[in-house]
Amino acid sequence: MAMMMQTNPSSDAHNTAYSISDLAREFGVTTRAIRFYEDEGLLRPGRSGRQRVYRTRDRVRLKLILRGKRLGFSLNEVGEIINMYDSNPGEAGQLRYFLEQIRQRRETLKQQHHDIDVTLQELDTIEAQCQDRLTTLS
Amino acid sequence: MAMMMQTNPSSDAHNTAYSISDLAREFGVTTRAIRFYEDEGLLRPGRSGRQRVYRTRDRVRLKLILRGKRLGFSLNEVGEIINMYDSNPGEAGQLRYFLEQIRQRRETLKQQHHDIDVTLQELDTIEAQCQDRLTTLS
DNA sequence: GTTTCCGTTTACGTAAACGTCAATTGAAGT
DNA sequence: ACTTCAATTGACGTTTACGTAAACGGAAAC
Repeated sequence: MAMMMQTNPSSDAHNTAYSISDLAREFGVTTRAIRFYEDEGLLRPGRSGRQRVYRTRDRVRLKLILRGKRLGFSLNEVGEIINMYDSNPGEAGQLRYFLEQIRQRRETLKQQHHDIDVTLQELDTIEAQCQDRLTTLS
Repeated sequence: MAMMMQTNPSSDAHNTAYSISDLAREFGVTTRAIRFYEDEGLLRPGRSGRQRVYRTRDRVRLKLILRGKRLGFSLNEVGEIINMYDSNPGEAGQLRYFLEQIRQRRETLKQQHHDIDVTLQELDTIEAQCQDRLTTLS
């Protein structure tokens, strides 16, 4: 389905259409998972009849979902995050709340960033010891 | 229990003893969780009668467990990781396998590191837009 | 026209990581 | 001795994130 879309009258060059299995293949997830994300309100693909039609916007959201997961966030948290990306808070109060959310995310991410640095250094140490013992054994 | 340990004959300055709730308080987890980690083979505290006695070694392991969790690893994965820290592989084959494990961990961590960088940049962008709109509204 | 593919919906199943509750048991203070 | 309080064991409950199976629909290939 990702191909043969030239007869679409409303195609503005950036709105390619994908089937559910197109995305499943591309990102290495099951179709079941993708439908599940929809059930959880993280995706809202269009429909052509009953078939789901994913466009660039949905593809980006899926990418964000998977990145959030890799970072250890729950789907609910991922939901909050990606809703930050395309929501448009109207009044000042909402904006401030929004900025606070961003600040918190940043804190979590920086903590993780630090955790990773520490762990990588420790891995270096362990690896060096292993290499030593390997050359000793030869 | 973390205090009043001066009458212990075998105290070599670095082997302070902690109760389960000492550690629970310090790291902000429940005692239930700590016992669960033990059930999963991630911790092996000593016993004084039936009471668990945690020492520096156990405290370090707990710290590693929690760091692993913050990085999104499952308890099983965390188990593999912290067993890397204090296991002593004897033969060359084990060492090579071991080094391969380290390499894989490093890959995962670098992926996450990159994910975080990208996300932080995107948060910067969003935050800037929000700040703009806030000043516009004033 | 009938296999052969997806794709969909509905529903139940499951593994991980604890939470919660109950019953019991020292250990410690008074 | 009595209370109190933390700790233990065991069992069942819960949430998250899907997997898996069943049963059906449409369209494309032969």
